[in-house]
Amino acid sequence: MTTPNPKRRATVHDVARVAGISHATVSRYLNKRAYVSQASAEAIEAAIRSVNYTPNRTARSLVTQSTRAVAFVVREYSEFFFADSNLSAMAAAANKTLSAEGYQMLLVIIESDEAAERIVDLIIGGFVDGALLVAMRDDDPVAEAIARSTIPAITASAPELPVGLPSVDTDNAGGSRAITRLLADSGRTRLAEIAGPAPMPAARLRHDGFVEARGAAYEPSLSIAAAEWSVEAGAAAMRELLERGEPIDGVVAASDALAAGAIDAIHAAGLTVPADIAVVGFDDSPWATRIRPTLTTVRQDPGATGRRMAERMMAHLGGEALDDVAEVIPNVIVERESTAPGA
Amino acid sequence: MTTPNPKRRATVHDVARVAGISHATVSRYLNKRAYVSQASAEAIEAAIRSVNYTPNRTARSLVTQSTRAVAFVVREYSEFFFADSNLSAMAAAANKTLSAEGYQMLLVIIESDEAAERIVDLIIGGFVDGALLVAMRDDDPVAEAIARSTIPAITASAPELPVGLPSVDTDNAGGSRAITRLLADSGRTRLAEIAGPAPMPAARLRHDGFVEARGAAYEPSLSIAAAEWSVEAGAAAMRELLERGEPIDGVVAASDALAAGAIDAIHAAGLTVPADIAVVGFDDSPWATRIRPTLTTVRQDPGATGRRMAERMMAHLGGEALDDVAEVIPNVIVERESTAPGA
DNA sequence: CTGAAAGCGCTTACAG
DNA sequence: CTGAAAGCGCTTACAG
Repeated sequence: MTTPNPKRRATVHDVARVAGISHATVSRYLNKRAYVSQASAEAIEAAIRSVNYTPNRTARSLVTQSTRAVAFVVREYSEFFFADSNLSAMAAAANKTLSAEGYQMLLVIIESDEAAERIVDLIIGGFVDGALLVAMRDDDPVAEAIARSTIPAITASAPELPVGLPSVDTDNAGGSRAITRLLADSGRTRLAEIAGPAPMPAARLRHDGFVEARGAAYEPSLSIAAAEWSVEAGAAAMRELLERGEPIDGVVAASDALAAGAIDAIHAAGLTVPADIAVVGFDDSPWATRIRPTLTTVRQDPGATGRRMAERMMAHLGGEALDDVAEVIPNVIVERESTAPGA
Repeated sequence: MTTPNPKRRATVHDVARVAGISHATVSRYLNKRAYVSQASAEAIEAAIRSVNYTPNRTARSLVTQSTRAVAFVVREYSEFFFADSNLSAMAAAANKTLSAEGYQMLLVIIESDEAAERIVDLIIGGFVDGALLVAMRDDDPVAEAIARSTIPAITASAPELPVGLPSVDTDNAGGSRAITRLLADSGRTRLAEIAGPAPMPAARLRHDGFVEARGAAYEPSLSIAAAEWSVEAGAAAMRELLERGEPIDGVVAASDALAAGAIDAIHAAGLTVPADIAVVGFDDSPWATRIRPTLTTVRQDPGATGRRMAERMMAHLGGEALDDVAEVIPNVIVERESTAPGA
């Protein structure tokens, strides 16, 4: 029915010709920038309808140097992104916030190196006015290229980059510190840590929080980094910890999935949670209430994170300077069975 | 740190000046369209680095009349979209398919009427080369405006519109017909229907399938349309059906959530599923295995739907005609406890 | 209130 | 292999 290049689209010139006035006046009318006589306005309206005119956004963007669109870039496989309620809640909040101000959010999911390059070209090529970066790894080439460009960008969780980038994130270090102390305050003294995979900001910060909370009690031999953010990796890490033979009565896992794996491994070893070993996670994901015992964890506020990223971007696009500050969103501990005292 | 309009970005002219050649040659080199001498190539490369040049996509798009980007437009609240595994699997599959061919998918979630207008302006304004439309209602102004425009669009589930639109969708009518027959073949004779809310293509087609399967046995008094696609609406519909006093031994619900509500209402009425009344759903969503009894339902193939939408769009963008055909993706019935015989 | 003109940053025949 | 020129479809001072 439709063919690739049907008939030529009407332009502002067609409208002008039909309306019998200059295309400059048509443009002014369209943008409500200056007053246009009633007669001209009517002629323009009629002409627009008659030629079925619709403005070309690309041409407009070229001269105005703005698209009123902001990219929300997810550096993660789509399956993982859609399954991660924290990430999708961030996207949802950013979408609402940007939308309310008339900006269009464009969600982009990077699943390959080619896609990464393509998106960088698009973004630094001015296809959007700004970018919100999510799930970037440390030293991420996407984050780095965008940080070096002139287009404004804000990241959730600041990756370690040669260049700086403003960020908004849940208080990873603080949450980890607080939940580690919760365990210590309940009388547990031999606390192990299952950290997240190394090259991610959240893993790094949560580890920092654990180390800070332990202070002099920190023992490197009780810390291990999981290979990835999965249940299986959590179980494998826990098995290794157990095999080291050192007494353990508490585990601080860097995510709920990791904690779920740890609990599996503890049970498999014939021990009980929380009687023998208490376990805590991070994220308050659906895992937290689905597993047994239910998990004590850190609940983030992804909506606030997404909203703040969008708000800061819009303030900047509105003319304010974009400070390279790492904004931290508070989180709270949710206590459940996995740390129940005397259970 | 960064200010809204820092320094002017380098253009192809800057590169040309520094390299000591014309900007036309720079452009040719960048696009690998024609051979450029080794000497020029090196001068250009050096100049690009020295002025930190990155091509302006908007300017390029204006002349090439193409962006190599395709919008995936979701007409649904983000919370609902992210919670619907069928919709997100479609998006994931489309993203991978488009990406593999070098196209960039831009996911857009419409949550307000203003957003709807804005997106229509963007799309028909040529901001993207094509659009994939998802979760459109019948008579949707977004679908209609895009259908009337010159930019190619494909929709999942064809909404009832004055204009046609090519579509790819799971076999709604066929799936509903098949699962209705499954119930009938198991000996159930008094089949009620909880249809989806009226103004959506899927609701319409699933209803058609039910009516077809029942044939002469179809009784309008045993059919009711839910107010929305929710568990609560399903329960309310079932209560009303029960109150009508007619005997019922089977229920065909237009979605798993509706079926879950129906089961709640049946239990609340002191009856048993499937002993007294068998219940079937549609979608094979997480609900299907989470409720008791587990639900017999129709499993879609959302990955195939998303992939086919993307493939057809790319074939069209590659030069083929876009036929206004409604492509149907087969689905399968998954039998579980809610229709178990003699349970 | 409105027109003529310049320009946004590219690409692409057209000659050479 | 390369340059000059035209043009993609708009917006916006600048005059009037």
